[in-house]
Amino acid sequence: MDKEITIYDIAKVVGLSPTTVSRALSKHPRVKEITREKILNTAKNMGYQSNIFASSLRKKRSKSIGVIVPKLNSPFQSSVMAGMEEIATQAGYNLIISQSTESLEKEISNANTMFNSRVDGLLVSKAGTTDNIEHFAPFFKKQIPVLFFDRVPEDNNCTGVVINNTQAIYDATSHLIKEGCKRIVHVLGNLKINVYSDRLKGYKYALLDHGFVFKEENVITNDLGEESGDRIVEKILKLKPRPDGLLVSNDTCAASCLMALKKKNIKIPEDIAIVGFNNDLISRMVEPNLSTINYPSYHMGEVAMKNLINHLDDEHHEILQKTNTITLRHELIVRGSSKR
Amino acid sequence: MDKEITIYDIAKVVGLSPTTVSRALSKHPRVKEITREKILNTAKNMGYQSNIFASSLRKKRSKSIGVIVPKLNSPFQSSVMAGMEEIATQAGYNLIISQSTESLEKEISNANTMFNSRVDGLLVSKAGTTDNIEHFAPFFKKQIPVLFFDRVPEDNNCTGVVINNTQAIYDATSHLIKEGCKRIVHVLGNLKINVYSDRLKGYKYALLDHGFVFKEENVITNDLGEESGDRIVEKILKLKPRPDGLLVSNDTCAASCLMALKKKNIKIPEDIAIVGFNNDLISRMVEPNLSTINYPSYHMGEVAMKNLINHLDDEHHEILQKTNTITLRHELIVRGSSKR
DNA sequence: ATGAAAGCGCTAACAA
DNA sequence: TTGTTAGCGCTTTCAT
Repeated sequence: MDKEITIYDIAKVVGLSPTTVSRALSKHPRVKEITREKILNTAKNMGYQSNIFASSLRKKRSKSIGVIVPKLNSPFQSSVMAGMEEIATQAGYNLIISQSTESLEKEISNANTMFNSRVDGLLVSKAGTTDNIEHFAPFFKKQIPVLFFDRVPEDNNCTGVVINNTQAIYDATSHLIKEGCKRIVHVLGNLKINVYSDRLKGYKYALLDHGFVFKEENVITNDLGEESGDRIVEKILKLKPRPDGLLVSNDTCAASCLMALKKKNIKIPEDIAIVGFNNDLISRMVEPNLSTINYPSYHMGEVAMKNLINHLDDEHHEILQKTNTITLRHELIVRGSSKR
Repeated sequence: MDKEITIYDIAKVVGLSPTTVSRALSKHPRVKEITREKILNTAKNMGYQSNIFASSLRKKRSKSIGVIVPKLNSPFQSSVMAGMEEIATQAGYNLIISQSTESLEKEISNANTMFNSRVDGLLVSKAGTTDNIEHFAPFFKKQIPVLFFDRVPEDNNCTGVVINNTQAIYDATSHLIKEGCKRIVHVLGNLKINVYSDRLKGYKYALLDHGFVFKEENVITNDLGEESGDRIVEKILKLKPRPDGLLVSNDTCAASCLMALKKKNIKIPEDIAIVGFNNDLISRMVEPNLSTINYPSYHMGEVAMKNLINHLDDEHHEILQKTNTITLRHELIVRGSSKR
């Protein structure tokens, strides 16, 4: 194992001090052009590799950003992460990623790991079971910025990047009503999550504004998984009169419902009109194509990361202090599953 | 900004040396039980946070592993990453993730970043345009293990985790032949990538073994994207006699082709039978359901990570030296799109 | 079982 | 423009 080359070695070779070498290497302006070039060349020739540990130790910054998501393997989350990676890499930050798999326990453990890894900032989308954010307290105490996206905590002083979930489902519900639906069932996830509780509000408001009565039995809570269609459809078909509109909080589950309904020979959209959520690939591949809400996932990743980095690079670290919520634009996309 | 608590502060409080504190904190055996407990308690009370930079600087290990994938937002890759995360977190390693977006240039830059971040090991799935692996030379020189998965380089001394792509497409082709297909078109990606060149072999071998003649015109190279169906179908329909079997190298593209064919009123599987690849969600949601090859993506992530970590934790770091290729089991899943 | 001392490689305050 | 010096906080001999 060969010895590591350090700035001392370079200093010796070029006959200058380690300080100057350090400065040249980090593009400090007060180094003569010629000196810098000589140092850079020598460094390259000697096979020098900067020691990031020493640098981080000294500068107290890791140049890395932590990301905690519920599930890595979801079309939505992976698209968000792609957006984040793009921006982070560009800005010279590393991305340290972990998943909570929807477990509070794991989220806590992930947060601790991130804290101990001394990430410069943290991006979080909450696990379903998370109903407090005490485990991020160490970050708050140390003024390490924590930015939430998509699934944000209720009582927060943190910045959140979201879409207007209430409005989105309001739009979708209104659309179904305009298409003539009289009884609309809303399928959504854990109501502890802002995303779903907000959507439920939008559903209620839209019913109200169009003179419909909200009924508890028209709301189905569910894991929204690929397998859930049959169970949901079974529930729906027990309702009398039979529902004629279905509002599902993600496209995977909506597609699953669509399949299950077709198996029962129920016509989409004539018998039951369906609207999904997210505008995932699958919404464009089932038949009929799924109406859905376009969720700008990649863009959300970019925006969240951009804001975090702007904050970190800002002299006074006050960008996020002044920002409460960033709301991105969503859009209802009407396709065959609800157009009649 | 409060001062950081160090082991020196703790040492002063408990009246012991920093050495002992360090030992207690890192579970060194030669510390009296009582001493350790006192130290651990004090550390907790004082709000001590270990400084990973100092530790890494001293130990020359980062306890982090780099991952470079072509695209973060692909069902296959994100599933692999979920598997990797699971194992890495469990073993106390951080995951630093970046994507090459299929560009060699970015892959090189990512590799450099990973190297400078001093990851303990690297997991790579190559970009489509990557035809050499010189940019990993610094890792090889420093004996930092690099493990490839799925898309592995041809001329390698590195360990690779793969499936038998040749056999998989051999199986799929044979299946189509048994179902009575006489003219099978194979759609695949960039042939520079082992994954696709191996599959092409499997296709050729299967034709040969069943007494068919391979024809260049039956092979279509493509980006396999969601939009590609129409273009591919157009090409297919120009072939005379019209093909009656279609072998597509991923499910997204296969689904897209299926949609395009149905638009042209071509019956699946009667007129053209289709087999996809990966067993993505979408294969279970289109109609008819897509026959496909089950690609154990999550498992591949687990296995790759497990082997890398075993190697790192092994006293002599020789586990991977002795391993050339790890091949996982694939499986042909026959569904409606090819059963006739 | 515990401690003293050295050093990992870098940066920044201060000096020249 | 360049250099001196002093740590950053930890681990690890080597000693006791």
